[in-house]
Amino acid sequence: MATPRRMGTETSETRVRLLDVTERIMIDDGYAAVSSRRIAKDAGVTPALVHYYFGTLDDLFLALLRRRAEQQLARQQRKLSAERPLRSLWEASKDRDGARLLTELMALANHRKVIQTELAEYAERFRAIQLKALEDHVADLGVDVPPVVLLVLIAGMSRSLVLEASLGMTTGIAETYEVIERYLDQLEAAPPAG
Amino acid sequence: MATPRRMGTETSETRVRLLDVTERIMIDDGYAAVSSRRIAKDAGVTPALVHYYFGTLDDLFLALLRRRAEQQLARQQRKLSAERPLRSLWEASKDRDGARLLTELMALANHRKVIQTELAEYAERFRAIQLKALEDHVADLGVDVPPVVLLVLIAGMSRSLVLEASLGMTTGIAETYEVIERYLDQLEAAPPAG
DNA sequence: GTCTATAGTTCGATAGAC
DNA sequence: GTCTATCGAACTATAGAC
Repeated sequence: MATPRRMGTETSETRVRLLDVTERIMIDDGYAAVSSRRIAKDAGVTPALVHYYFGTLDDLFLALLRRRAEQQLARQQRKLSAERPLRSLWEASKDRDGARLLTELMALANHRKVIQTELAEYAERFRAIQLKALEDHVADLGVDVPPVVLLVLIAGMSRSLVLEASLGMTTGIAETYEVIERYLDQLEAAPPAG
Repeated sequence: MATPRRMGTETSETRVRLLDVTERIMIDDGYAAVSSRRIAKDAGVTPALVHYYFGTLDDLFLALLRRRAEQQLARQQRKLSAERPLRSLWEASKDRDGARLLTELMALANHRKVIQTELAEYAERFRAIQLKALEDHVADLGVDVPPVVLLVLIAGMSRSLVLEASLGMTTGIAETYEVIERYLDQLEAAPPAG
């Protein structure tokens, strides 16, 4: 029986830094640019330390996914209970870096089963939480589609538009934003007129 | 002045095969799994041949993108002039392999400028063609949103739903498909009742 | 058109010193 | 907790033979 590999603690500052650096690499240069050497270089440590904290690169990707997801879950919980959950749901996906990171994770998930499973699981948790918030809220909005459909539509279009804009597309994007946001304002209380 | 590198012709059977193999690798294992060695191995040739035909890997990715895009443009031209352009637009993104390939290309585009430029250009060409087909058609459908918005919505949701399903998500997907398809049937002639 | 051979990089992961 | 050193493997790209 081999001696179990040593590994750093969850709360280590260095560990946090390695995750931060990895996120930045993925956003800037894609998941394929992630390597223990590159991470080490950007973080100012040695490659061996990456393996000390995470074992394999897959474990590192998993840790990154979990941290990000938990952050977002917490943030979402707060915002969804506000007075305009549809709108906050809509805004949630607007962050460009977040959208790129998600794209990279989805591309990763396409061929790394552990990532796919974990990512799908978190996505479903998000959806369940959002659905609950909407169900409590949407009944009296007079919408003709089920809350879950409204949810899938808003989340899907939000992501889609950010990706198209991030790719450099322009046709129809501003117009679609306007139509959707007008619709949301109509459903939920419009902001106070200036 | 150096002797220009030799390069294979566009119509070579081997070239076509190399592109086919590369597509398959990207779909199955992601763009990061694409290497001249892997391609050569899967195609039953030597790595040097990949460089003979494409020069660099970026050129290979570009060639792949162009071939795929031109194929889809031709196919789309045919289908969009049919009697139910909205529906055919909706169906166009349903192919799972196509969606995965597009995801990989978008992830690639996030950090390879040549890919991004070319991909965005093709995406805009697609949109322009689709828009023209819709404008000729949608006027008498009695829709309350501009054709271009309808286009962005349908294309976006089609892609989004395929990706979510491909990831393994389930909540709300079937319901959303139903709502959208019902809506499309209502806009365009519903299929003949059985 | 296809190959062999090779130069030069970069990578994952580990053992073990400090 | 962090490092040095290292093995073994994979990679891009090219030169040049056939």
